Amino acid sequence: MNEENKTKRPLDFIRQIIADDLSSGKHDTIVTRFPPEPNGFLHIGHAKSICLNFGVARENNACCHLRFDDTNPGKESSEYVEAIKNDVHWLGYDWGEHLYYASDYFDKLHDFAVELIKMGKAYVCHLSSEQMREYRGTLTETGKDSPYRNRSVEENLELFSQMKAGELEEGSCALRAKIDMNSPNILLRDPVLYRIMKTHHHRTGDTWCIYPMYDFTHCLSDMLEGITHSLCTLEFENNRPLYDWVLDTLATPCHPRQIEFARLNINFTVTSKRKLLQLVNEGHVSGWDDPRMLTISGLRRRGYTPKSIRSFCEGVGIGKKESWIDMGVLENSIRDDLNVTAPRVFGILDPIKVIITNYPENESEMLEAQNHPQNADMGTRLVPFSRELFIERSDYMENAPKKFFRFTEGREVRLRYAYLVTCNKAIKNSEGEVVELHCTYDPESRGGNAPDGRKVKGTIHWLSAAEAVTAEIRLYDRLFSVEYPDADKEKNFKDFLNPESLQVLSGCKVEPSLLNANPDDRYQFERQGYFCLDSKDNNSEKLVFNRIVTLRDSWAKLAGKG
RNA sequence: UGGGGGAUGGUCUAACGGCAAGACAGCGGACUCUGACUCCGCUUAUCGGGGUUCGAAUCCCUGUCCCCCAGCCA
Repeated sequence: MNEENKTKRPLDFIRQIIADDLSSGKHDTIVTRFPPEPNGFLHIGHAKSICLNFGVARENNACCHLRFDDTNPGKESSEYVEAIKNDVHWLGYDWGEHLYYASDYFDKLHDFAVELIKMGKAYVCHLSSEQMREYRGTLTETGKDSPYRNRSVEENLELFSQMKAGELEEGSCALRAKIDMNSPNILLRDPVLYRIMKTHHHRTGDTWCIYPMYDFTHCLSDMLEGITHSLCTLEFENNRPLYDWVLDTLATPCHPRQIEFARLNINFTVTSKRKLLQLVNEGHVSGWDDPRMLTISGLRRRGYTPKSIRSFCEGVGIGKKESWIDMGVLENSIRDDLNVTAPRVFGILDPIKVIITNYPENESEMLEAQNHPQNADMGTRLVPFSRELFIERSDYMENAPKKFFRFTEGREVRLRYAYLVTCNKAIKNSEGEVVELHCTYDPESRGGNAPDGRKVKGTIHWLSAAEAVTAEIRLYDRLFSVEYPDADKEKNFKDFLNPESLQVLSGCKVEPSLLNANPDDRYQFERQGYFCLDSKDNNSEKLVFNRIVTLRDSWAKLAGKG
C-alpha cells in the first residue's frame, strides 16, 4: 500500500470518528497534536503516532501541533527537543507556527490548580509517597481517605503557595485532586496533581519548584490549544476518566476527545525509550543513531527514506488490538521504495581476483551499463573492463551443484554488461584457500550476448581490479536474536542481544563512480542490496557504506534447504 | 479476586445483519543480462458454548484467554 493509492483503503476507526465529527457539524475543522516528552529520541513507534496525527491533520486540511510534554525536568533536555524537531521534519511533517511546550502553560496550569483548590476539589496532602501508596489501596481493596483530605480551602491555598514559593521540602507534600478513594479506577483515587521538585528546567530555569503531573497537564494543554482529537496509546485508557474529570470539573470552554489506539510493536527489537536509553548508556550500541536502532535517527543513518517509513506506518494500520509487526514488513517498505529510486552499481563485499587469461595485458575498455534496468530515464554509465577483475567470493564454488549458476571449474557465466566467461582453474594458496580464478572470455560476446544465441543462466557482477575503489562496508542484522526480547520474565532483554548484528567488512571493492557519492544518495549494489554512505564515519580518507537492507535472496533460501 | 480494553489464516488489516477480502510471510510456477524486480497459481482464519434471525465475524447471553492500571513517570 503506498501513499498514492490510499484512497482505496477504508478509514480506520479514528479517521472514521473524525469524519463523523466533521459531517455531523460537531467540529468545523479539527486540530491534533503530537506530544513527545523530550527525554529521549523518537523511535519507529513514535513514527506511527506522528504519521497518524500529522497525517489526519493533512488529510483534513487542518493543523497538527508539536507540543513538548516537559513536566519532569530531571529527565528532559533541550538536546532531545532539537533531535525530536529534526526527526519530525525529516519524516516530512511540519507544525508551522504550532510549536508548543507544556512549560508554556505553567502559569495557567498553576491558576487552574488554585481554582480547583477554591472549588474544594484539590488539597495539599502531607502523606509520604509510601503512606500514599498504603492509603491508595490495591486492585481489589478500596483506598482510604488521607487525613489531610478535609483541610480548609484557606489552608490549602496557603500550603500550595508555600509549595510554590519553595518553602517546603521535596517529597514533604503534594497537591492532590479530591475525587474518590473508593473508585475501582485507581487513577481516580485522589491522584497527585503537583509535586515539589527543586530541579532546573531546560526552559523555565529555576522559576518553578513545583511541577504539574501528566494527567493534570495533558488535558489542559490540549484544551488550551483547542485540540479536538487527542490521540494516544492504549495504556492511557485508564487515564481518560481523569482527563475528562479535570476538564469537566473546571468547566473549560472546550473538551477534546481522547481516543486510544494500539502502539506499534515490532519483533526482534525493543521500542521503549527506557530500554533504548539503556542500550545507549551501556554502550551496547554506538548511540541513539546507531543504524541498528529503530530510532528515527538510526533509521535515517541506516539509509531508510522518510517515504518508506510513512508507507510502513500506513500499512500497519490503526486499531485497538495490540499487535506485533514482522520486522520483514519494515524491510520490505524500504525495498519497495529503493527498488524504483535507487541507481544500480556494482559493489563487491568479499572480493576474489579473476584473471582473464586470453584478454590482452595492459589493455582496458569501457562498457556501458544501465543505471536502472526498468527505467531508461536513469541513463547509463561506463564501467572499465580489463584482464584483472574482482568478483564476489561467493560466486565461485568448488563442488557446485547443478543449480549453482555461477563459477565452478568448467562453467560459463555472464559478467553483467561485459562478456561470457568460462572458469578454467581455481588457484589455491598453501592453506587450500582459493585466491584466484583463471578464466577465458568469449571476445564475440561483448556486452553480454552470445553471437550464437546460446543461453547462459548465470549473471554476476564484477569490477576491474585496477580501477576498483576500496571501501568499508557495514552489514547490519537485527539487534536481537529472539522474536520477543522482553517477553522473558526471568531474563533481561539485553541477554538476547544478537552478537552478530554488526559486521564490518574492510577491503570491499566498489565502482570508482562511487567516489562522488553524496550522503543522501542510496544505491543498489546489484545482487547484494541497498547501500548508502555512513553519514558519520565516511570521510575523504575512507569510504564507508552502510547496508540498508539486502535484496530478497531466493538462492540463499534454496541453498539453505540443502 | 476490582476496574478498563482486546480476541478474524503464521503476521497485520478489512468486511458496519447479506458470497469472510487485501497485504506480508510460506509453497509452486512463469519471466529474467540482478537467483532482484514483475507476473500467475495455491495452502491457511471469524476464541469456545448457547441464543435472536430467512441469514451472524457483526446483535444478545455465557465461558475462556491476552493486555493495561496500585510512580510525587509520561
